[in-house]
Amino acid sequence: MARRRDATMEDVANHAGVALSSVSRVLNDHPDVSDRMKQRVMGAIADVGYEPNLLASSLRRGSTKTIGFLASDISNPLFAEIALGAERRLDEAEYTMVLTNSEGSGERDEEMIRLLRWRRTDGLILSVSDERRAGTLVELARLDVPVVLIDRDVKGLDDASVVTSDHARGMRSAVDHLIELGHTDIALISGPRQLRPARERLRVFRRAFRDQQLEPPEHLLRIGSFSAQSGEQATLDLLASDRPPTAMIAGGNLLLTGVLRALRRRKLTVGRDIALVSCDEVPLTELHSPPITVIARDAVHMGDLAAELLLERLVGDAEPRRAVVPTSLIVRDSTKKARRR
Amino acid sequence: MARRRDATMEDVANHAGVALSSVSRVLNDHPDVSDRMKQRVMGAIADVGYEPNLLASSLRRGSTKTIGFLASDISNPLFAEIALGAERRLDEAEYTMVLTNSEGSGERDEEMIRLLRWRRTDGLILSVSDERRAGTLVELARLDVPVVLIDRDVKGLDDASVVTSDHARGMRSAVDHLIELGHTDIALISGPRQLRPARERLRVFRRAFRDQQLEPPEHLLRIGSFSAQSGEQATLDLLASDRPPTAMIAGGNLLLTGVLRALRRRKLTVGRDIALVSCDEVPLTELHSPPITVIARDAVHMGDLAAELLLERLVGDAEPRRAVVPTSLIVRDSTKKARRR
DNA sequence: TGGCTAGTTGGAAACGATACCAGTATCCTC
DNA sequence: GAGGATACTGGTATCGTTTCCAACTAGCCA
Repeated sequence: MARRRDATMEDVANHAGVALSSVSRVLNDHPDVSDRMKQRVMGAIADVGYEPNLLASSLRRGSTKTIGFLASDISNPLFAEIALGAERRLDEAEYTMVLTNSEGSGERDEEMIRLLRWRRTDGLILSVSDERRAGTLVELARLDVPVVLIDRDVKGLDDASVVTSDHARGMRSAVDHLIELGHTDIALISGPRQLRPARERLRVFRRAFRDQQLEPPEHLLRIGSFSAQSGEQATLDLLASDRPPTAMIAGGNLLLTGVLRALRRRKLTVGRDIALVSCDEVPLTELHSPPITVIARDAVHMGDLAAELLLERLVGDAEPRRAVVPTSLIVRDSTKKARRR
Repeated sequence: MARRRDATMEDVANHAGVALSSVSRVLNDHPDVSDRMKQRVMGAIADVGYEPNLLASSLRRGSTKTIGFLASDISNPLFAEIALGAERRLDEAEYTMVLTNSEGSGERDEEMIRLLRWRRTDGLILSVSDERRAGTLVELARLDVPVVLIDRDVKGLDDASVVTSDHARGMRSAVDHLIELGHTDIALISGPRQLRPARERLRVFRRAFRDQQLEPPEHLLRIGSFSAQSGEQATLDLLASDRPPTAMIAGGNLLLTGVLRALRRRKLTVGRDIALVSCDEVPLTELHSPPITVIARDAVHMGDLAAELLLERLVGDAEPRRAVVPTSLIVRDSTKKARRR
């Protein structure tokens, strides 16, 4: 089906016997076009099989109607949902979303941001892999378009909108819940400090203990990556220690699968031998036996909100602002009375 | 940080006191450039803070170095993995992937294909929501760039490469396995016939029975959408029927969560009260109690392969071809001896 | 020394659209 | 019927690149 050359507006104009600019006006439905002109041009468009070239249009217009989305791990269902929410919202506003992935690498963060800049996307939604990296900040500073961060705090970047989730509240209620059940040897398995969610969870985890006049169990903290493998290793490690935990908090859905694998290998039963809380709802948390207590939040909504904040600035020319998505503790059978020791 | 106007190659040329075309040659490292020229231009680029405009470049060059990916449901972890595989591969070859989503709507299939065409992507990887839709075929026919279909058969589209998975083999061994365990009342819960995977599974499901001189249990077929809700409804429906199944096959990971919800509601235990097989490995299948027998395939590899087939045609100028990804049955505790009736 | 080639460079025409500025025709209004 | 506003249309510069072609320089050989 290869045609020799795509028809252009000029071809349309020639075929219709009108000026190029008139074709443009018709296509952008400019107020000053007669019905007759509209008819002729539309006819010619159909005749020659014209299709707009959005590249040329964007170049001239200075706007691509495209938004870049950078996720730190696209295969994580959490990000898939955020992306879904964002895409839906952007699509409504006639924007196309370019989804890219840094796979946990700060270096790729930089490359992707640069690439999106060069492609002249009209705005960016970012969930970078490393908030602290200097190079990333440099790339961001060169940016000339609105930015929305998702659950990230990049210091030095003051003119970005931010969507965060209320990790503090969620983690707080999780720890309180466990303490109330009689647990004090609570392990926290979480991701790297370069990322806000991990930092927040850790901060509040410790604080929750202190507020109850308890010493945070530093020996039960395991800070690694957000991967399943990291979760599995950390759990095995904890279980092999002198004083293993009676409860665990997994800081993400990938970590959770690692934790569960490890528990299964050690033949421990969740809810009976050890209490378990996870972060972010996935099918597994609900359908596990026993069902797993979880700190939940609405990921699709986060994406939607991110797109919203971006559009505010793009269309409405509003100021950057912060939005917080609530979290809530869903208590299930994985957290019960602590075993007597 | 808003600069008045981005620096262009012309600014670089002026600053360096050379011609615009020389700057271009340096940037595209053309063979005929002296070292001295290279130095001067590079210096000027740094001085004025020049950054390439990929829009203008693409327009002139006639290639965007961009590939469109259309998924029928991006929030499905299966597609997330396929996208991941494809993106990795494309990224190596310096292509950017634009990920879009038709959310199960054939109408959006059309719109998205049209949009990608207008944006002049160099190639497309498609997993459309409806293979049979006439409008989609029209949009595809207008396309002038290589296309790879993922697990879809669009008849009338002869010049596309295709990556499929060997559903036949997987389904065949699943049914054989269940029959061998003594099951004959086997239910199949699957997606719409517009999609190849569903069609293939159904075809082979029936055939497997006939090959064993058995009548396929038509009353236990439930063909709906691929959603969790559809799976739940179908299961409840089956369980309420005169002669409920002793085994079930769920044709996808979303369907599976629906099936499990329904079974839980009816207080049935997987593996004891009813045998269960699912399609596509997810954390839930492995970590469920009991673990769920599954027809598995390597989704990341499928994406990788799709990108590969596309690059073959883009870079290597090869002919379209078909590739098949194997499936394998992983037997777990969810399929055991049939209960005596 | 003349002429030829190879290595570099500059100039200008595309690529396919949009938007500004004029120009013409039409219609009121007094 | 003159004047001016209004509705439409055409021509052309421009967006930021790449690419083709011509021109210039230097080196080399006869």
